[in-house]
Amino acid sequence: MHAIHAIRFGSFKSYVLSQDGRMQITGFQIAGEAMGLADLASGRHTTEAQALEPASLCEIPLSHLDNLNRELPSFSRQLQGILSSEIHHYQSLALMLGRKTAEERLATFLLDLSARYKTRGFSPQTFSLSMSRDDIGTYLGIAGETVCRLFSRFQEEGLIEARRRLVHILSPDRLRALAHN
Amino acid sequence: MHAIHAIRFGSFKSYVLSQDGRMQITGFQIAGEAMGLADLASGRHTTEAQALEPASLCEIPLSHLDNLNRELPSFSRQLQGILSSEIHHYQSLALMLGRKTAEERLATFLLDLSARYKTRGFSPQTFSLSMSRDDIGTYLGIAGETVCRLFSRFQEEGLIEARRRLVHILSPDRLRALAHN
DNA sequence: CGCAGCTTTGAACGGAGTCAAACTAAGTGG
DNA sequence: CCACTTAGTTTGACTCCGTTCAAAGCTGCG
Repeated sequence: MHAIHAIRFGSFKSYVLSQDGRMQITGFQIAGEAMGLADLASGRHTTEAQALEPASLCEIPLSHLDNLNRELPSFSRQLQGILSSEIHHYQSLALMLGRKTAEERLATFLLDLSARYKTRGFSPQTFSLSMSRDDIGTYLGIAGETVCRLFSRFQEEGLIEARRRLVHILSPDRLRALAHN
Repeated sequence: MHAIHAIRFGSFKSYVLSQDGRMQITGFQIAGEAMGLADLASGRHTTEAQALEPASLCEIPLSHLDNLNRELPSFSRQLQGILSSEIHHYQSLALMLGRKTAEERLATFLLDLSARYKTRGFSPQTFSLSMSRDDIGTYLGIAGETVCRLFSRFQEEGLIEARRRLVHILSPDRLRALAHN
């Protein structure tokens, strides 16, 4: 490992693998977010990432990090903030993977995505998923088939409208009620 | 939130709660380790911790952190390293909670503990758990009863010897084979 | 057109949860 | 020192959510 990366445009899935090849996706990153932070300490990349669409990266060599730390104390705090919020993300993920039902997981996931698109200036109701059903399952700790079934059920119940990757959130409130955040 | 904490002696369980009160234990900390790092960014404590035995804490006010960052660049890197390895821990946890069977989880947990005791100079084969079966389950994302059953099974199969909190690891190798790390 | 990769849906199975009861072990107070 | 309480552990029986395996349906692309 010699650098961390920031996304200029495009989106990625980050994941870890067990010895026998099982995958756990740890997050989906979009433009402006960082990747590879988990490995600052060890100096080895244990996380991998894969682009979900054409994308562009900005490489930040470790040596630059040291320089910035030395010369710009506000940078230190900022980086620590990014690391800290990453930890926060993982805490939510752990709560989800350890204690939530499949239904709660997908509801939470859709609301998270929605909120994220909103802060980026996109519509929080209508958006296009950049990842497959299988990817969603691999992130939520459930099978891709279960994700499909839930999409269908949410649709039957009038919570969302989904046609392949295109998602339309009809009732954020009822979705929030399902999520039990 | 006004400070983070380091453990002087004793041990803790850290956890997060869902709205409806479900608990996910995110880790067990022992002397020399830090707590509260997840909340540096938000400035609010979303993590809670509870002592598992008589313990003593060292409080580190946030203002001190800023001073240290300003005056001691090596401290910045060190703190970033701690944060980064915390992220690394959560990645393993996510892999465990998302993709492993109950059996694999407990085997992994016992080996982790064993390794941790070893680095602290204690016996890696024989140690006393500071947490209950329920706590272990709440950490591993399984029911306390399942933990009990697995303890019994591991014992029947000659992998460990456990009498209440006292654990003796008989066959680390076979345990490692079960863990599938 | 036809292939390849998603997505969707069905049927059957199984691992772990839940509920409940019995069994320690360690205090606590009379 | 013993009866009593309390918290944790262990085990059993039953249930159910989500997985697995399989087949069929879409969509887009070469």
